Amino acid sequence: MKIASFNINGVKARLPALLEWLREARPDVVALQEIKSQDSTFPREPIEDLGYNVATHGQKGFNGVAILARRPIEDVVRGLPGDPDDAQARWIEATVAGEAGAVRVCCLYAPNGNPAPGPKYDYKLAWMARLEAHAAELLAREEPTVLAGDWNVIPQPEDAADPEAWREDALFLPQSRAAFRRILHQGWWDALRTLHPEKGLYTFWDYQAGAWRRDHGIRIDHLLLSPQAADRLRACEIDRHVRGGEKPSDHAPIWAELEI
DNA sequence: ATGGTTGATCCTCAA
Repeated sequence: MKIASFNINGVKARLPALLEWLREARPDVVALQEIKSQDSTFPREPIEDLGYNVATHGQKGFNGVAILARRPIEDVVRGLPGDPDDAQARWIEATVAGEAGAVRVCCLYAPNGNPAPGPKYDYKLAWMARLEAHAAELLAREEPTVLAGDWNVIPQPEDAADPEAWREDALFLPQSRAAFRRILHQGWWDALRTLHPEKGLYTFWDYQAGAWRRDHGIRIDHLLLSPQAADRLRACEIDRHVRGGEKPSDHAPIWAELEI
């Protein structure tokens, strides 16, 4: 089963690029972030025409997440547990069956947090703390589980082309990286780093200042695997070429092949 | 050091 994560930065503006990538990459499950769409205006039909079921958790204007899957999408949970007053659409999780078992796919869009310090950074850290609590519950189920999404965290200096440029950014501040590590150290496996120790692997290049042309990227989209999923990991890659396409998102897709 | 871009919307904000 090929499971992908892709921050598409607006599903309506990105529809041609999304459809082209779906046709080419043929993922079984996709976690989409920043759909910037309400559920009622999400362009379901052209995606369903390619053979995907669609589950959305959108809101007006910003944020918004969705799961696409060739097999049925079951037991859907919308919204990150832990704060019923949180109106931001940043979490959807569901179960998808494979040929040899099922996988729980959690699609997350963590808060950016800039400017830091400030209320947005406080919200980022509070959201990460809620994620930490829910991730522990998921791990305790001892099932194949994937935390797939835009984590808005650069885990290590080698995950940025120019780490010094990010030194005071919410994506790279010590507290942000510590929050990511606390979750990782519960027992999750960073799928990309499990198979690829090399430098220069990025998933995001800013639209500004020629970041793509100069390869000034960062790695902020991550697939974290429960041990039961990590045991079945066969491949993990970034579809970097998608960032160089027509009207691209500022993120590239990342995917893992699991023997499920 | 600064500036640079994109998307959705009610024209500025978020990234």
